[in-house]
Amino acid sequence: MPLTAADRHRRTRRDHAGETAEDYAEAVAVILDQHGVCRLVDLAERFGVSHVTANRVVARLEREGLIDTAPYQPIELTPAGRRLARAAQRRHQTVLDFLRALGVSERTANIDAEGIEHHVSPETLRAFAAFAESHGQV
Amino acid sequence: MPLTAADRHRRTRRDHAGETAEDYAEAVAVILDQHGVCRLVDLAERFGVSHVTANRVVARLEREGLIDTAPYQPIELTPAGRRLARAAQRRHQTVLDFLRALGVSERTANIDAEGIEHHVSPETLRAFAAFAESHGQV
DNA sequence: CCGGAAGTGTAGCCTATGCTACAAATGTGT
DNA sequence: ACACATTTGTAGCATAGGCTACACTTCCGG
Ligand SMILES: [Mn+2]
Ligand SMILES: [Mn+2]
Ligand SMILES: [Mn+2]
Ligand SMILES: [Mn+2]
Repeated sequence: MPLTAADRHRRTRRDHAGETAEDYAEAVAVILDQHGVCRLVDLAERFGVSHVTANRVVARLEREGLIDTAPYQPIELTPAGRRLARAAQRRHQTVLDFLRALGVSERTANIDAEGIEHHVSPETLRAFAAFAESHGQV
Repeated sequence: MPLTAADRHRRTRRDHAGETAEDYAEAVAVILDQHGVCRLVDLAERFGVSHVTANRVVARLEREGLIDTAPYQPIELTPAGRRLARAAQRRHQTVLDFLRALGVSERTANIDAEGIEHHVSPETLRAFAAFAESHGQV
């Protein structure tokens, strides 16, 4: 089948649909790792949004089986959430390492990786990893 | 200033806010180039959305001064729209060439470039262009 | 010239995310 | 124990972008 522009754009929209879940799962994992507990305010601060926005996202991810919470209680990840967080963290790290290996400045690499990561398919991720592997400065 | 996670995510959200404008401007330019005129249905088909969705996007971009239209008439670009289209096309092409130069398959490169392009800052774009320049197969 | 196809517009619905303002719960320190 | 700061929840608003169903305009061919 030929690849149409519509196919490309549908895929990009699909990437965006899963983006919040990936970033939030990753964030919860990071915060748990650093602080032991993850509170709503931690997420709000990390994403630069109001606690209301963070609250609604958490509620959605709970519906989707990624997050485990009770009212006024800290936030935890379900097994599915942990798997997603792991995958997101690894992919994020690979994209970041790749941009650094390409010679992009630390600041820019950090910024761009946050958006790029969600659009990198497995094949491209492998190419990124291979390049970082062979060109990365220790 | 240290770069916080909130800064990264705010930047990604900003990228997404401008994404539709960039892709639609690019699409109008491409369609005008290929068909002479750009109709709403052409945009709907290109993006894989209903004509209603395309209609609303066009209305917004007209409010924003990028598109020129009259009811039931073909769609044109304002000077600002043409400038945006040009920039978007060039950046898209650079990202695509870069992925190909990296060894990513044609199909995957085409898909991933559609999302990645909007998160590539000027510095990273320069790095992409330099790599494609030196590693591209003719 | 006129009837139907194609294109466009509009009403009304949905979800996802953003916000402020205000209310309620939690928990901490004295 | 209880006041106060912190945290969380909720009400209500906005925009962007998806959709279907239905109405209207344009345009073209016979
Ligand atoms: Mn991200
Ligand atoms: Mn994106
Ligand atoms: Mn594009
Ligand atoms: Mn795009």
